[in-house]
Amino acid sequence: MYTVKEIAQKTNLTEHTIRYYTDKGLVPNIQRDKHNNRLFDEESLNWLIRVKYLKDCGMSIKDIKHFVDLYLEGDSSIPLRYEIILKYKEIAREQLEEAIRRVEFMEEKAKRYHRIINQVISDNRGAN
Amino acid sequence: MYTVKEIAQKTNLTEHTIRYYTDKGLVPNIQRDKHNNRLFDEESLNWLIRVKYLKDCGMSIKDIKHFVDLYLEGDSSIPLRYEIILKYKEIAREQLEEAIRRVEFMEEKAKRYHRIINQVISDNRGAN
DNA sequence: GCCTTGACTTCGTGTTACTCGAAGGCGCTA
DNA sequence: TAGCGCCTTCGAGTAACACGAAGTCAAGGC
Repeated sequence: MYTVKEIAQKTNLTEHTIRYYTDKGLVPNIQRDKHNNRLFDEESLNWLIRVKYLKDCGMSIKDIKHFVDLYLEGDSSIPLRYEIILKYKEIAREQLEEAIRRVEFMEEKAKRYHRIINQVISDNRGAN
Repeated sequence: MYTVKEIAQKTNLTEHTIRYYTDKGLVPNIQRDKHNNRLFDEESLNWLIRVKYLKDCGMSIKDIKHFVDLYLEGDSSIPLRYEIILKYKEIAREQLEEAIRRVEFMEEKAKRYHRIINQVISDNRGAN
């Protein structure tokens, strides 16, 4: 069983965010110890990781909560959950392409600046 | 010269967001017509695209504004701009890897649900 | 036995980056 | 000249945290 702090390190989320997510009901069946401290088992940790993936695809907290509720309804909600995942799979793909373009843009920019800086240095060398 | 609406279509930003960005000074030398309507030339459009790339790397509006101000200072700020771009190039790379993991996760999930749904259908077929 | 430390708790306000809608100006057309 | 469409500004609302205050509890040191 892990504490909030340990989970923060494992998931790269802040402690604040983890408390926020658990309070919003995004991690089902979260346990508490006798001092009311949140305790995470492997399953809770996995849920948090899933929540992070969904959130990073742009799913709102509300919609993630809805997805979790569907899960808690049991297997009968699988077709609906499948539809949702298909939709976000497409979004994830688009994000991937955007991410590639972003890296290309940054590398292009970096190269350009690098060239200019080197040009200035070699000009100065010529002047000496 | 383009209007806000045309630019919104070209950049996939909302008109609200474009007005917000221009008001924050993220697009230098933005023109206005005689009715005070914003007018974008190719250069302004390119700036908006650059702003979008920087923002999507997680740069805050404030820091983008700072970057634009550095640009307006002229070539002397290029070394500093180079440093900034190098930093965000790394961030863009990390985002790319995250995006790949996200797509993998979604495809994994989708496959899993798909299998379960098909299993149920073939079970039902067997029962008939 | 008390006190400090440290990790947790709740609660409530602050921040960022939009997002929305109201209210109004301008020019074109019927 | 009335209405429509497209723009404007401005101010309030929202989502998702981010942060700090104030309090609880158990362990360890003196």
